[in-house]
Amino acid sequence: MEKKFVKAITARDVDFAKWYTDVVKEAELCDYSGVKGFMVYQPNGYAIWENIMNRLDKRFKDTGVSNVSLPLLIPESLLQKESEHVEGFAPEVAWVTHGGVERLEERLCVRPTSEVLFCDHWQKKIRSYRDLPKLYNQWCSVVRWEKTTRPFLRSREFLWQEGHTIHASKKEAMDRTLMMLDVYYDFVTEDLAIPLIKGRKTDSEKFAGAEATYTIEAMMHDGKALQSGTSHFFGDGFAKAFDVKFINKNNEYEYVNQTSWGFSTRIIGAIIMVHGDDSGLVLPPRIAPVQTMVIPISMNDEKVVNKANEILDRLNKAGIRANIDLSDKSAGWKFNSQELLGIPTRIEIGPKDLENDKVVVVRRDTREKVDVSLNDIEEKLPVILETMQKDMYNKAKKFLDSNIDVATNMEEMVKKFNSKRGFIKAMWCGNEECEDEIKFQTGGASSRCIPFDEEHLSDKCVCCGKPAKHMVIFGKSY
RNA sequence: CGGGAAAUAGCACAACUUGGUAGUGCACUUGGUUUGGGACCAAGGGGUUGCAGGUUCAAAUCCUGUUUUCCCGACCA
Repeated sequence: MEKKFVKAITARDVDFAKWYTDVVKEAELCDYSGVKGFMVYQPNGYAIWENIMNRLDKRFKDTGVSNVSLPLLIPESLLQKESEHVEGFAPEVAWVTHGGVERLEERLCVRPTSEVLFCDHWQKKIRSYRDLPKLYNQWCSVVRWEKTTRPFLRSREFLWQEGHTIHASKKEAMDRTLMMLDVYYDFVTEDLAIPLIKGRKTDSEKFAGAEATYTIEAMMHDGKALQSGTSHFFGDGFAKAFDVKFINKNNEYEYVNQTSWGFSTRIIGAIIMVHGDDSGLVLPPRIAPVQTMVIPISMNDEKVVNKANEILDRLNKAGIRANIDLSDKSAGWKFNSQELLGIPTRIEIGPKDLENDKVVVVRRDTREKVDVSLNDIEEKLPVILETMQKDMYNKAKKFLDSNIDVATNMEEMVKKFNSKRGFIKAMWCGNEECEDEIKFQTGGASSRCIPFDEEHLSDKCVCCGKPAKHMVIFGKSY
């Protein structure tokens, strides 16, 4: 059938960047505002974020975390207490200089992240080891004045959660750092069906002020990496700068050990770029705002419409997030629209189905059609959704695994980065100069992480040939 | 922040070179016929041409500035 009069989205493999913006716009996830890098989250996009918040928040609370809300603004003097932290963030913060018409005595920065605010609060509150640990989280937005912006992937204001904890011992803080990384890992792989590589950032890539940064890295369909969540171990660095200390059991002062961990709306970009296809978005069933769209085929057949409404009602009662398309568009239009929006399944019901007491269920990812008896719909649909969830993960996992290659020398590395998409794993000596050299020679590939499951590929650094310390995953990134 | 391109109805574009009261398709509204992969007929509504200056009798059109978007680099979740 010729697709006339209808604007199709750009094919994914023709122009990946254009495909991405087309999907964001056409699926009405978010829209631009009058200020660069500040987005309008439309209902379709925000509903995805709401589902992410709900499920992730529950996982946090299961580990004992409480939600709090801290101020939007940070006095300049407070931001400057931890030197590495200021250096890292000062170039990209927005400043408030006036209140009404009056110039402020001290300018205030719009939070780019809230470590200093938490420290300032705890410095006043913590007295004894009995006050520890504090396990806090906030859902909020932060502002970083980025030069280039793209919907979800890089905006100047973005929605996220930032968790901040303080502990009496280094070990407890480190355990918490890794625990939260696992929470992210489980959530993203299980609920978002996105396969990940878990690892530690090299010093040059770690968070400003952290002793160690851990990350989950995902691979987009164009082979580029997206850092999908980070968990930082601070040791007592911030505690010393902000004087956050407590009295231990031996009546001695000690500094607290601290962590922070963050996860942002950027992940919506990952969902689009990992699962999407030429017809648009494909949402993992667990976080899809609408899990199935009931589509009556003949709108002027009253029996069809009544039956469709009845099915909708039954599905909603069964706890399935279902919706119905009662518009007077043609059936083909409704199919295409459901696919563009990434709704995981649709239920087609027409006169032919009524005769046979069944419906047609179509999966978004494979377009596989199955007849389901009307009696079984509440039992069968959840099974189809869960199967789809797992299949989406497996498909993405296969893609990730088949797009990681190995390089043992620079020539090989450069050649591979220039000729194909994906990550390259290679041995590394531990020097930042080699990371810079690799970035330069490959046209932008950076170290994504030192994976937890390191392999021994060779004895020598891929770049300088000196003895290797670690295996590193390299990739171009968003 | 450098290099390039763009901004005209909700969307895609035309009119700009050569200044003279903004037009087409889709979408939208109303009525009717349709509906198993983007239906059709008829009637209708919608614009101070991104914003601000300038040149001119006259600016969507020429000039300057500015904002936003897209692509490529440097910086970052």
